[in-house]
Amino acid sequence: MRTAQAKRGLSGDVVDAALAADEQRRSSIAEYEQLRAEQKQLGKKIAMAQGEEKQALLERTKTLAAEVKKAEAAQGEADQRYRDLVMDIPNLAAAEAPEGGEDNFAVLEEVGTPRDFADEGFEPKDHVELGRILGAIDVERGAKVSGSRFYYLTGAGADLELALVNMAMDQARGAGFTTMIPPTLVKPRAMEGTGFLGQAADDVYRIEGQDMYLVGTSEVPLAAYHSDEILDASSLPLRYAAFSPCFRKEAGSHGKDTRGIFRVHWFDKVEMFSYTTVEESYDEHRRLLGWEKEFFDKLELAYRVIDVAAGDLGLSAERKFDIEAWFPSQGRYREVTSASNCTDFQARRLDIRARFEGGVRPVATLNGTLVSLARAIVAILETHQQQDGSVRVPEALRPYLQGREVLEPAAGAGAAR
RNA sequence: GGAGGUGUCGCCUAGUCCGGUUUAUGGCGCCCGCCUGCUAAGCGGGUUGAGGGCAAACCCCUCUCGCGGGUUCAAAUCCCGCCACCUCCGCCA
Repeated sequence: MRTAQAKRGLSGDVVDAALAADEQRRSSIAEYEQLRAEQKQLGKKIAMAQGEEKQALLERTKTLAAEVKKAEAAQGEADQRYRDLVMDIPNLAAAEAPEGGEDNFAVLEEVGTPRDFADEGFEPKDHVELGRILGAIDVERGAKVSGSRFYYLTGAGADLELALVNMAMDQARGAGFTTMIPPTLVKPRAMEGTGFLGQAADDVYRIEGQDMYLVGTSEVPLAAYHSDEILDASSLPLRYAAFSPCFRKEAGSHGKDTRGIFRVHWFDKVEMFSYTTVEESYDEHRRLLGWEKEFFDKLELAYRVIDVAAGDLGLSAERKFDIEAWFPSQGRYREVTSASNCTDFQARRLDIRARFEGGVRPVATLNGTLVSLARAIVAILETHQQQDGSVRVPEALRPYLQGREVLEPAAGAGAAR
């Protein structure tokens, strides 16, 4: 266990401390339970006793009550100490995950070829420019109303998002997912249980004076959906596909990706979420990746799949596959989806179990982006643009865009400033 | 936001005023058995859940009456705080 944790840069001391705390917690619970049993038995005798005998028993049990109270407090403290320590321990990285940090990912495959604009004899525009020409994205007014990293999707832009959402939901529904629209304001338990209040807390919006959080992904309400429940094992896997807004402070990314809507404080997303067994989770992880690839294939985008390195997994994932699409304006692959296998990490924190033949055990949870709207829109506009600034609509998307084959420049576009 | 009401075992429900004899009552459902050409009905028994101890079975312990505190030798029951739901009012999309 310690070496596996070392792989993702965690010191063994943390684990040792938690183990010691667990030991202490167990012994204080045992002590409390023993005292409590004694107290209960005395209580029964008192109920039936009379006169002098009763008085004698009452004398004895008074001191016992004080001991019980003390043991109860000690047990509560030991339990809290253990919980505090354990909540900071990340999931074990998968043995297969590449070693190292952010740059040490392994490329699993490349699909499609990045479009070569030099061959076609024109310089590609970036999505900000295209968004202006099409009347699809208004970042100026987004900044005016809400600040930097906010935007309006207008006309073709709004239509494009709704089309992508509907296409994603149709695909998910067809694959057997239950469609969902979850709450995006949640209590601390949901946030902590999914692992977003640890190192990631800086990136989370908290509601002032309310003890509530805006979620950065619907993974949070989807994981917490079955919290404190015991599921029927025969109902697994449970698959949900949710459409929701996502809110991120982007606290650590000042100056990065400041142009356009590539990195924003708010975007919408369709997220897949699975509950299954730990044993099945590895195959399910591949299936989630498969559904993501299917979606981006339909959008006719060039992308690659990476196996994220152990040091870059975050708190809850044991392994993570990202899809990175090619962005012509940046000349490189950038993340558009992420599929994580959290094994039983979140399930233990949120107390999500299932009843199996051998007993009740935590389940495994997995999440994967089907489509993150802002980035998908950027990739589509930039990849399928034509010299005049119009954008070809991928065939699979046309039925969701009123049959449009091309998004045409809007009359008077660009004047809106 | 204001007023009132409710929250007990899978579901329904008794118990709460007046704390202990409640291992939380009864019904439905479910499970096992009997009876029976078959089914139903009838009869008998079982059935809150979770955690822990044990190699395992039996068994034992703790926790569990919305949640958290308090009072008490002892809390479903008394006190305080909170949450959810229902009804009405206010406000609002």
